Amino acid sequence: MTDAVDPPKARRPNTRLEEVARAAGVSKSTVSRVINGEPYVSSRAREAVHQAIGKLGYSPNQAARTLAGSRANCIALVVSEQGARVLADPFFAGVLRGVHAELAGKRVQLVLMMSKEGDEQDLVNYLCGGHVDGVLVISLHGQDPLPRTLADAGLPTVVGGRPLGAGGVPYVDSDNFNGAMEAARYLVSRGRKRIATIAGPRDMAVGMDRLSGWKRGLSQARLDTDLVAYGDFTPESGAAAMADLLKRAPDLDAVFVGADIMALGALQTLHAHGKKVPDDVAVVGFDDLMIASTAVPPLTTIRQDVEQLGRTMTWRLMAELAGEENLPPFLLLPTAMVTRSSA
Amino acid sequence: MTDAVDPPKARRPNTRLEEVARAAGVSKSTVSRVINGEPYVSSRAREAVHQAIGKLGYSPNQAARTLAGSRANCIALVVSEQGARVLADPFFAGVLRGVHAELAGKRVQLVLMMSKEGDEQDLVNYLCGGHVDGVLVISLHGQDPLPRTLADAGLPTVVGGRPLGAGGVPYVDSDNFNGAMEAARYLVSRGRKRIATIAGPRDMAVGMDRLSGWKRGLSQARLDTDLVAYGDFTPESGAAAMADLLKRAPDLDAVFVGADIMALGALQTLHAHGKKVPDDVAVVGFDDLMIASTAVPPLTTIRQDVEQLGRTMTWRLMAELAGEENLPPFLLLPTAMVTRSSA
DNA sequence: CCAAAACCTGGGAGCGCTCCCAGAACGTTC
DNA sequence: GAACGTTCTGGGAGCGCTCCCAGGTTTTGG
Repeated sequence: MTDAVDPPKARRPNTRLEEVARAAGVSKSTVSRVINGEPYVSSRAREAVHQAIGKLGYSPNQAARTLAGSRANCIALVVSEQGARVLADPFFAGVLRGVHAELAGKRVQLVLMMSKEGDEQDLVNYLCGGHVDGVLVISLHGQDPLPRTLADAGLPTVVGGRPLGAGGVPYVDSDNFNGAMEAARYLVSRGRKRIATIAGPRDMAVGMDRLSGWKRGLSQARLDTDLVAYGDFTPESGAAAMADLLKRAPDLDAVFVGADIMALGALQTLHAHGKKVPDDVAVVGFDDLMIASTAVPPLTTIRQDVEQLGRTMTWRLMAELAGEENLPPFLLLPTAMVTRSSA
Repeated sequence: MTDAVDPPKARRPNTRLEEVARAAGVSKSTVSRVINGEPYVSSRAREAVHQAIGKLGYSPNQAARTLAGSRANCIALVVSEQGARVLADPFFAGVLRGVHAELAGKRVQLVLMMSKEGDEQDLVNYLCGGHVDGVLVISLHGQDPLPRTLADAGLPTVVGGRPLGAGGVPYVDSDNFNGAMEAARYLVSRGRKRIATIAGPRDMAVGMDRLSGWKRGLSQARLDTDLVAYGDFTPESGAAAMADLLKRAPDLDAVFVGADIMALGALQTLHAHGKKVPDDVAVVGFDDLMIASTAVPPLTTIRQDVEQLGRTMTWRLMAELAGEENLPPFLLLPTAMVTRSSA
């Protein structure tokens, strides 16, 4: 004795491909072909399907596509949380904007993941679990093995910022070396003789590359490269490093700070020590954050295009996913000097 | 005449639930129950499954879960791109961090979407297409109908920042009104008499709420509330607004700027006009960005906890998804005055 | 001591799509 | 006009999971 018709199963939230097929008077297969832009579909059928899709407001179910097909139509952006904090917000937001801009129009979703302490294995499991087609990694600290692990697992991976411990994994970075060298040369050209630097942390390539560039710029001019202090990409660390430098060399007349955010702190310290910028001490930063132009005095700096970095990483990854061959193993984006009044 | 066995179908990237079941000596159903933390599983079976999962490095296929089950285990964070630019990076990055922190441990993915001009329909289709369980929306401008549309479609939605055109959609916001009022009262208590304000854009609630709070604070002290200028959350607009105010009231002795980022510009203008801060003109900002403390002079400001905003939005959404009843329709987060030297 | 309730377990039908295969409707060529 | 492409089309078998159902095993209670 069965009851009458059963309404409980009334869960039909969305249009399905089959309904589109019926509305267009074709088969599921044909609709699928149209959606995926495959050839071998008559223009008549194609037209009918497009009409039906429009009328029904159909949006294909990603989960089903992923399950049935082989790709997830989805890439991950992985940020080491610690790194996100250290490298400061604007960097991250800029990259994100670039990634998104490059993804526009492509039917690819972006999922965001932050690696947490102790969570690494879960992260790797998830990423390698076929849930994403590729991975973008940024804010690497030290010898983080993540990119290597992912690449070894056969997952297309692109790193933002030269990774220290992941030889062979493709990366995109700003040309920190040449940017820093340009800054150093500029200071030399303005007649500065005793030029210091505040570098980023020793376990990040971005810090080391800018330091190397500064060294090269100075040594080409036969100047000493002994005035090096280190910070961690915070204003406070910049202030402390500046104080240290001033103590070691009260006669310094210029400083290249490897990040605008630290330059802000350095500027405060100089001010507190009664040093006029740029008359007594010239200051050049790096990054060209929005705040560089509103610093007092407005900061001369090396601009890096962070949004472009995000775009380029994404382009590189998508190209690899599209099966392109002979892609460059790494890409360096040019920097540009922005002259304001601090140097 | 068929060929011998066919190896072409050799795509077996990951462990499947069934293999775990076999390894643990139980059925698929039981493994599924363990994974989903359901009751009615013997501890012996549970143990065996956990062991098998650990040994095989199994990670469930999200696509399949989504397809078979009813939820996507995934929420979207939608940012209006224009808004992201205007409200400036730190806001966005902070919210994101909060969202992520709150999601930690929950098996929920975050997909990021930026609404682009003309893309709205696609966005709505996608979001309502069952690909996500809920939506977080931030950076709303004007009367954006998006939250209303989503909510009407039955999709759980939480807005960050009071939405102007979406009555009834739950939201979380900093208590801009009271924060601004506190700023105004503080200036009054310091003996300032001619107090101006630089407000945010008229089509954003955050701008209007801070303006209202400032007005209330002044009118309670029976002071004039006529010195209002508007900016758009950029340093340049802050500088221009300050210049305008100075022209209209050369005797003004205090200004409440509705965003630190604009305060930076205002500070520049005041400096250029030879006004000493805080002696001639006291300045109070809003937000307490990292740069507030490195401004010259360091900025007195109203702190809002942006990360907490992200956390709270996420908590509210997850609570709704968990079926909790009688949730508050909106939540206001307290602000705090941070006294530095600009006022 | 036996019925009812509370626990556990496995089987199997889909979820909505893609992709393979077989075949129809056309030419085109010898 | 038979034999062959080439273009188009539909049918249907899964993808890996969840969830319902049916049944088995224990515990409880009168």
